Parts: sequence; structure tokens; C-alpha cells
Amino acid sequence: MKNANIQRMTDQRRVILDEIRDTKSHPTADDLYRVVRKRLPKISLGTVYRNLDILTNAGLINKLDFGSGQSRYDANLSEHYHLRCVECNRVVDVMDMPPIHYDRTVLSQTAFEIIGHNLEFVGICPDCRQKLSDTSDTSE
Amino acid sequence: MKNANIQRMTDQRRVILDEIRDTKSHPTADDLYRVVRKRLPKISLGTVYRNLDILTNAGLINKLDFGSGQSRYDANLSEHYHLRCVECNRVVDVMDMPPIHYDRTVLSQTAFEIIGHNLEFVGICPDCRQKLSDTSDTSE
DNA sequence: TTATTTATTTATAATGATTACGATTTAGAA
DNA sequence: TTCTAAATCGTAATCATTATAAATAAATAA
Ligand SMILES: [Mn+2]
Ligand SMILES: [Mn+2]
Ligand SMILES: [Zn+2]
Ligand SMILES: [Zn+2]
Repeated sequence: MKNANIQRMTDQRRVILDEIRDTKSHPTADDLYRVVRKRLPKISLGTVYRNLDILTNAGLINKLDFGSGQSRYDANLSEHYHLRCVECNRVVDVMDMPPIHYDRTVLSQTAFEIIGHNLEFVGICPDCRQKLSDTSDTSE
Repeated sequence: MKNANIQRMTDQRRVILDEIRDTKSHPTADDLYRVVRKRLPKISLGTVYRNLDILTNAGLINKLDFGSGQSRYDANLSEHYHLRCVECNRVVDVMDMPPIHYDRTVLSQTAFEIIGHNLEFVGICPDCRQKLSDTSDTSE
């Protein structure tokens, strides 16, 4: 039930959309608040949240909900999964991953109407791997 | 880095573990607070949260983090996925689902060290499907 | 262009989930 | 039984997000 169109295009909305389209970092609302504020110093955090919600409902961006902490947003609308570092929470794309196959008969045991699925990979990014080996080797 | 053992077995901890093992409903901390309080009326919600965390770190239960709202806990340690109703947030098990296969070469594009993955199915449970068709048919 | 109408914004307060605090109690070792 | 670190309780604090209400501004009509 996605609302296809946006009602009004305000400066705030335009800049938010512009900034999120300009990054591959899957920023949080707070991340975007920081960068957007450079161009619109008077914008409020609530406006960022509200617009991210509106843009998500309009299908212009996707909201990524991981376990805990802040949600992240992604202007990359192509089908792809994500890989998150458990140490620093960095999120990167996993492209070219075939959509997972699930046997409808297996799921039909539940009598649910299946809408879709969420898949997230977890791991440790190169930077954090480096840091971890630095600290664990000299002592202990 | 899971801590294998529990240090002390208090009444509170025992009852919490007992109750979560007694259900297949994937209860929230608040759900457990309600049922545990019938046996230990003086227990505090903080104690429930703290013990769920300790039991999770000890590997005796699993914490399930979905997008938003409260976390859920599961004493079923066997490998299985979950299916959640987007309407009422009910969570049921998806047993006998083959672990998803991901090509390490695809993921190696990221240079992450892969630890694992989270997979959740979303859908609409039979009860909610019924309710939705009830309300949408008579009018409009 | 100017007026009108609402959606939107801002600043701030409120909420919901979870974690932290400090005084008191207690499990389990000695 | 004594001792002490771990755990508990009640409460306060924190974090992410949503709600409120007065002021502003985008789109439309006059
Ligand atoms: Mn992405
Ligand atoms: Mn389960
Ligand atoms: Zn990292
Ligand atoms: Zn349901």
C-alpha cells in the first residue's frame, strides 16, 4: 500500500533526498541530520525523521531495520542484501546475490500468507578485523 | 565469545528460564514479566531484562531482534528461522528450512569476515487475514 | 500577482524500550 | 556461620522515535 507521490517538495525534503542519494553508506536519521544541517542549518531532527518516513512510504528510499539501535536508509532501490559489521555497525551492499529460494510447501505449514523476507549478513569489516588483531596480540 | 556458565542461580533467574522454556510464543521481556510476576510478585522489570541478557550470553536462550518494537526471546536452540505477522507481530517457527546457501565468493567481494546471517519471513497470520477480510468486504 | 488553503516545519514535550544507579539482599564458597 | 561478590529492587536516566501546537510556506485558485 505504498503512496506513489509526494505532495509538496520542500527544501528540506529535497535536500534530504539529495543527500541520501549521494551516499552508499546507509546513513541513520542522525547521520543525515548532520549532513543536511550544513545546507539547512535550521532544520530540525523531527523533520528528518518525518521526511524519511514519507520518502519511504512513497517508495523513493528504503528503510533498513537491523536488530537494535537506529534504523538506516538506502536510496539504492535495486534488489540487494546487506552485510553489517558487528563491531562498528558499518553496512555494505551485497550485490549479485540470488534471491533466496524458499519452498512454499515448507512455509505453508504455518498457514500464513507470505509477503516476503528479510535477510542480513553479519560479519567483521576489514578495519575492525585489523583493530582486533592489533589489541589481542601484544599482551595476553 | 559466549560465557558458558551462569554464576548464581537465583529464584528470579530460575523462574524466568522456566517460563521461557515453557512457551513457544517467543515472548517479549514484558510478556515474561507478566507471567513471572504470578510466581514472584516482587520481581522488577529490570531484573527480567538483565536476566534475559545473561541467559542469552550464556547461550541458554536466543534473542530475536526484529525491525522495531520489543525484542523477543526463544528457548528453542535448534536451528530454525522465524515468520512474523506484520499485523499482530505474532512470531512462529519455520522448522525444516534448509540453511540458506551463500556463495563465499560473492560475499568475499566485501572483504568482510562473515560470521553468519539473519533471516526472517514476514506475512499475515490466519487470524489477521480473517479480520482484514471481515472489515474490507461489507463497505467500500 | 495576490489571496487562500493546507501541508509542512520548528521547537519542544512525550513516549516506549532498555540500561544504569545505588542501597539492600542473598547465593554460594570458605 | 561468616563473608563477599553477585544479584535484586525501585527508580532515574538514556536512546530512538513520535506527537503537539503555533508559525511558515508550497501549491492552487481568483
Ligand atoms: Mn544498500
Ligand atoms: Mn523459534
Ligand atoms: Zn567494522
Ligand atoms: Zn497476525
